This record gives sequence, C-alpha cells and structure tokens, in this order.
Amino acid sequence: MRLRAMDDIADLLELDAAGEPLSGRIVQIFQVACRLFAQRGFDGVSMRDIALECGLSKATLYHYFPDKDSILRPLAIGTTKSLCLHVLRHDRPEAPPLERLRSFLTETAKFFEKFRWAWIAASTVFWSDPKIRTRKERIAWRDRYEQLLRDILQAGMDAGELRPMDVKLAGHFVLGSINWMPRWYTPEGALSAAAIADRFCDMVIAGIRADPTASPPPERRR
Amino acid sequence: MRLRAMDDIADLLELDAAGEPLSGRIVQIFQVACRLFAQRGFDGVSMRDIALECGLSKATLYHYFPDKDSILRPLAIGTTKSLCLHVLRHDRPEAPPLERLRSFLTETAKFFEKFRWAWIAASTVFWSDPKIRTRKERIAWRDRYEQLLRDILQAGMDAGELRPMDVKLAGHFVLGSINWMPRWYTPEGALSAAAIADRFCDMVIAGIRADPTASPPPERRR
DNA sequence: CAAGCGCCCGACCGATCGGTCGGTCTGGAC
DNA sequence: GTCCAGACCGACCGATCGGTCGGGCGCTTG
Repeated sequence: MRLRAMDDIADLLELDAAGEPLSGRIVQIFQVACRLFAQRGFDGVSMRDIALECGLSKATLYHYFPDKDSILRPLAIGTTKSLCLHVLRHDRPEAPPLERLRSFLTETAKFFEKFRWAWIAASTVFWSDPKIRTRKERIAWRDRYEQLLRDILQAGMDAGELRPMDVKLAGHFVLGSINWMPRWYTPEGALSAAAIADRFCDMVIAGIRADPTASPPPERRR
Repeated sequence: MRLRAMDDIADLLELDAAGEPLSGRIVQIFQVACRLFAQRGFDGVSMRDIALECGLSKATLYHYFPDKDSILRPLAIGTTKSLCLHVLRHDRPEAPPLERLRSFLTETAKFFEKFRWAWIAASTVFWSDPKIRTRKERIAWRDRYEQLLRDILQAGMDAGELRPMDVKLAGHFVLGSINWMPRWYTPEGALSAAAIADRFCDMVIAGIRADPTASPPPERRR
C-alpha cells in the first residue's frame, strides 16, 4: 500500500503514548531515511542508499513512495507538527508560568530523544533549499510552537515571576539552548534528555551567577 | 594563481582588522560558495551553480580550485580556526571571569556577523557526511574553542562568581544559545549581533527570573 | 615579431542521480 | 484450476553530477 497523504507519517510520529512497534515497510523506509538524512543531508543520500539500507531494490522504494520529496515532506512537516502538538498537549495554561516553561523545555527534550533522527533530519533539512521544500506548512507549526513559548514568557512577566524583557529575544535565547542539544547529545550519556532540559531550565531561570542575593547586579556595561 | 594550501583562505578569513576589500577571483568564488552552501547545503550546490553565480564557466572554476572539496575544506577548517583564534585574541585571562565570558560571547557574535555565510555554511556542513570531510583538524579547533569557554566557566566557579555546576553542561547551554543565533538573526534587525550577545550574556549570568533578591529559589522539583 | 603566461571557455567524459518500465513471484478469493 | 493484487526486482531512461581537455584571447617580455 502506497503512502497516501503526507499526514500518514505525521500520525505515526505521534504514537508516543501508544508505543506500538511501528512495523511495516513504509515505517522502516521512513526511519532509515530519517537517519540517513540526519547523517548526510537530503542531497547527500540517494534513493539507492535508502533502498540498500532497507534490503530492498530502488524500484521497490518507488512502490511505497512516489518520489524522494514525498519521504522528505512528512519528515519535515510531521516532525515539526508533532513536536508542537506534543508540547501543547502537556501545557497547562492555568499552571504557574515557570512550571509551564519547565514543561515546555523538558517535553521538547523528551520528544527529541524519542524521535532523535527525525528531529535532527528535520532541523538539518529545514535550512537547506528554502525554495519548494514544504516551507509554509511547517513554518506555520514552527511559529505556533515558538508562539507558545513567547506566551509562557509573557505570562511570566505579567505574573511578575520574570523580569521585564524582550519576549522574542528571550525566546530565541531559550530555544537556542534546547535546539542545540541534538548536536552534542548522545543516548549513552549519564543524563537523560529530560534531565538535561531540567538543568537548562534552572540556568535559564536563575542564571549561573553565584549567590545572587548577596549583591545586586552591577551596572550594565555600555 | 591557483589555491595552494587550505590555509590561504583561512588567512583571508582572519583579515577582520585589516578590512581589506578582499578582491580577487578566489575570494569571490569562495564567498559565493559560502553563501550557496549555507542556503542549500554542500550536496545541494553544483559547481555549475557556483560558476554561474560568479559569471564564470565551470572550467574556469577548476582553474582556481582543483576540486569541489578544496572549496569546502578551507571553509570548514578555516572558519572554525579563525573563530577560535579570534576569540582567543580578545580573551584576557587576567580579567574577571564574567567579563571574559561576555567577551567570549560578543566576540563570537561579532565574528558570526562579519563572516555570516561562511559561519552558517560551516556549521551546516559540519553535521553532514562525517566520513572524510576534514573532521579531525576542525574538530581540534572546535574543541579548543569550547575548552576556552569551559576554562572561563571554571575560573568563574573558582573565583566564586559562578555557582558550582557541571562545566560541560553549562558550556553546552551557553554555546547553544549563541550558536543558534545564525538561524534567526538578520542584519536588518534592530539589534546588532554584539548587542544580542550582550543581552544573552545578561540572561546567562543572571537568569530571567524577576527580583532574585526578594525570595530564595524554591525547592527543586523532583 | 614570437614566446610565454594568466585567464577563460565549449565540449566532452564516465559515473551517478531521480525516476520508469515490464515483468516475476506469492498468496488468497473464487 | 483461474484470476488478481500487492510486493518486489533488473534493466533502463534522460539529466546532471564532478571533473578533464584542448585551445583561444590578451598582455607582458624578449
């Protein structure tokens, strides 16, 4: 059975609670492609590479996916969409903003840990060839994801838990630290992705300066 | 005149103080290639693309660069090396650690602003095809760069200006925020790269929580 | 003048790319 | 038995890839 809609795979990505074994050729091809795209980039991986790694012929690949872009598309859109929905699902708007911020970061990290290759591939591919490769839809999801973070930060400022600041800039700051994680994280490390995100959240909120109660911040350098 | 050693271009990248116009075909080709690699990835750019953009024929390209990899190599190694040397040059080990940290971040941001495309291209290419593409040398420079940051953080802890923490983890945290900057920064924005880095440094050091002197941090969630 | 050289190009090469085609095999429905 | 659909494949296509080759143009040097 061929892949019909691009959301077929996006839905597969969202099976984080069900935990099904994700069997079937389409999923196998998709997972292999994710790993290869993440390791060598979209243009660095040929259909022959994917087929070989799956133990299939190239022609069989085209039996399941009509073309190469239709492997990339659900990867790019589905991953972004699933991340956004995942974080939204765990967000409790009535909770204290600092707690929401922690949830945002740890859930992002957990999502990345679970769909590691897809996540890396998606963020790697995101910045290459902005022409036709499914920009609009995934950018919409990405914007919604970033907007949630900004809403949380704004709520924290409104509640007086966060100091007044540029929400966009602070958002970029927070996202940068967590988005960079896939670049150095390995599952073999001592800390889980969620534990790392937890510590990052501590640093984001309280900074890394020692004993902040002893002395007020010095004047800002000009 | 052909490109002789890979360090020829690396040296060009280091002309940040001289401010020469950087004339010559080699530099033109290199700059065009940087921009294209950054936008579409290494494998997404053909030699014909580069030649076309330079107003040259493909054969002429090979008059200056013996092959495609010899464009990538100085870009990958030279950028990393130049960044490391640039930051090291501005570091004053006898200065207060917090000041050194600020210098580290702002100089990194300024370097990125000046060599924007080369920087994006280098970090984009870094994670694709780890096989043969000049891993060892650039990783050595990258390690040295990261080690400087860790040394600064360690010095801050030793001096009591930073709270005790995992230096590696804090390093990843700090680097993430600054390394992610090229992904969203545009020169048209209101803030310069250095100004952004300066504000990031404030957040890194003091966090984003409001009025830290009023209440001690709550118990850590388990 | 001729020789030499830096700069540049059109035409071409084998390899590989994404993608197609015709056809084989297997298992279930009838 | 016949039929069909889905899984699968070897061989092939035109296009493009990285890279080569032989030679032309223009300027300097003798």
